Amino acid sequence: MNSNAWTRKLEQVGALNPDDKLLLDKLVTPSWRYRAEEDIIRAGDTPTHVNVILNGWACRYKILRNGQRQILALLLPGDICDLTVFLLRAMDHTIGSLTETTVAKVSPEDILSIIASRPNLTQSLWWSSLQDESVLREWIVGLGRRDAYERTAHLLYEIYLRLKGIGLVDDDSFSLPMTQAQLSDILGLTNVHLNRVLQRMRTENLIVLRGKSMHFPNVALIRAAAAFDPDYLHLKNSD
Amino acid sequence: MNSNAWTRKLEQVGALNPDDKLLLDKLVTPSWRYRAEEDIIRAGDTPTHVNVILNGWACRYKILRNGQRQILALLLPGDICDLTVFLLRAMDHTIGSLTETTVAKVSPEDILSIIASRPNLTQSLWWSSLQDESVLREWIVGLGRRDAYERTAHLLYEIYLRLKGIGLVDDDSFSLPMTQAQLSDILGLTNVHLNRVLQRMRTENLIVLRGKSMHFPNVALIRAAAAFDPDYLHLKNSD
DNA sequence: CGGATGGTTGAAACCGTTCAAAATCTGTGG
DNA sequence: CCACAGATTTTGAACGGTTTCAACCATCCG
Repeated sequence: MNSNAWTRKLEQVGALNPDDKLLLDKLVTPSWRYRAEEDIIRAGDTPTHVNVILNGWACRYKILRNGQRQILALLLPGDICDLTVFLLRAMDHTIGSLTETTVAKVSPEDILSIIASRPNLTQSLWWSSLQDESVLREWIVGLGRRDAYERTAHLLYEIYLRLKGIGLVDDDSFSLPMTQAQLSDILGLTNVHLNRVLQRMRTENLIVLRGKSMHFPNVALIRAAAAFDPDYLHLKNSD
Repeated sequence: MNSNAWTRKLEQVGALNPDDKLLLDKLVTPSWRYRAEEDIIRAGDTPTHVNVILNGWACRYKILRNGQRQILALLLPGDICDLTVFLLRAMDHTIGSLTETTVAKVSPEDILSIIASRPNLTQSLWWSSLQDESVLREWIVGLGRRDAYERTAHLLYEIYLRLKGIGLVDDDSFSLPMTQAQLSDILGLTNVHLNRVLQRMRTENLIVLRGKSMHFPNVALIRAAAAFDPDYLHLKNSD
């Protein structure tokens, strides 16, 4: 774990050569810090950089007229907020931190020069962005066709696998630094109902959730409750 | 309307030069035909080509264990089924026709050679793919936070604008060649409930729907019912 | 200690589903 | 042009998952 999260994320698809790793290390310094629940880019802004999450959790989201929020993507360490945003005139959604967050700002030039001259690294970046889209699609399936219980289990298991991929799961335990209100903004539920779902999962021993720390006492159990098929994450070792 | 749908779609962001248009014309011949409800690429398949819809309506979808279907994207004429699918080992969802459909199959080489040598056309392709993603995100908002009525209005209005962009709307009327069951697979509703929503919209004179033909007697009305903000489509003339 | 934030609980209302049946439409062959 | 079968739309009634609203409890931190 002596590498940065971006490198760890990209190494999931294939080894990077030392040159590429050095380049990534260079690109992630300096880094910016955000407090919890701060906006990183707002809807309407013209993006000038590509953001890469190094530490902490962030998300894309939209706010509706009535004040409700829907989170569109969960951005974990190593996740890149869109390879090609800088092609857009204006953001149509906001990217904001959920917890305290460290972010690298990569210039369009650096991205384009990677694409032009580092096929290996480019492939990894493509993979990462195809995975993002794929997760988006799976969320649609969940919101459209899964009930609150299965949908919640599915999200928790997805988070578990994504964190595992970047080395942040230990003994089937991981830190879940979100409030229930934030989680329910992902799941399209009210925080009240999510609370009841989580409690049911506790009594069924699917999860052990104490404060911000989550543990799966029986991984197969929650996986089954989620009817989880990991294909959509396009991992190598499909857990 | 003497050009192919792909060209018409891409010309929405900026004029294409004659060379580019000729190239697109060349790439869309020959074309493949599919009957309604046929699969074009199945989940698990390794994609070898990029599909471009020329005529008819298609979609991405996933089938759940219990047999329910969720449609993940609506593919209208001019829509390209992922610029970069060929980078994937295996499709994690299926692309299938909804109606009778004509599709062009573009090789990875042709795509890569466009990217390498036609910056103008490449920009348009990027835009098209950013729009796709953006639509995906807006669907998440709808599924997560809009009720059946607003969600349905929103989808109908989106279809209206997307068809308008490729010249398929005439006098606020367009062909809606889907069954209510197919529509409800997009909206995450049962066909029964969607039927009731559509009837409410009829009595409110939001829509005039006879068979497969849809008309908006008062565009502002349905737009308001959808609380529609067209920014996410990244159009030039934001209707 | 006090105030803020996040988590938990209860009861009632509501939106959307479920299941089953009837009505309507579509296309095809006689 | 009619008859018929299959698909699609429509209707009704009961059920249930999720929301709503309001209150209460726990925890954290200055």
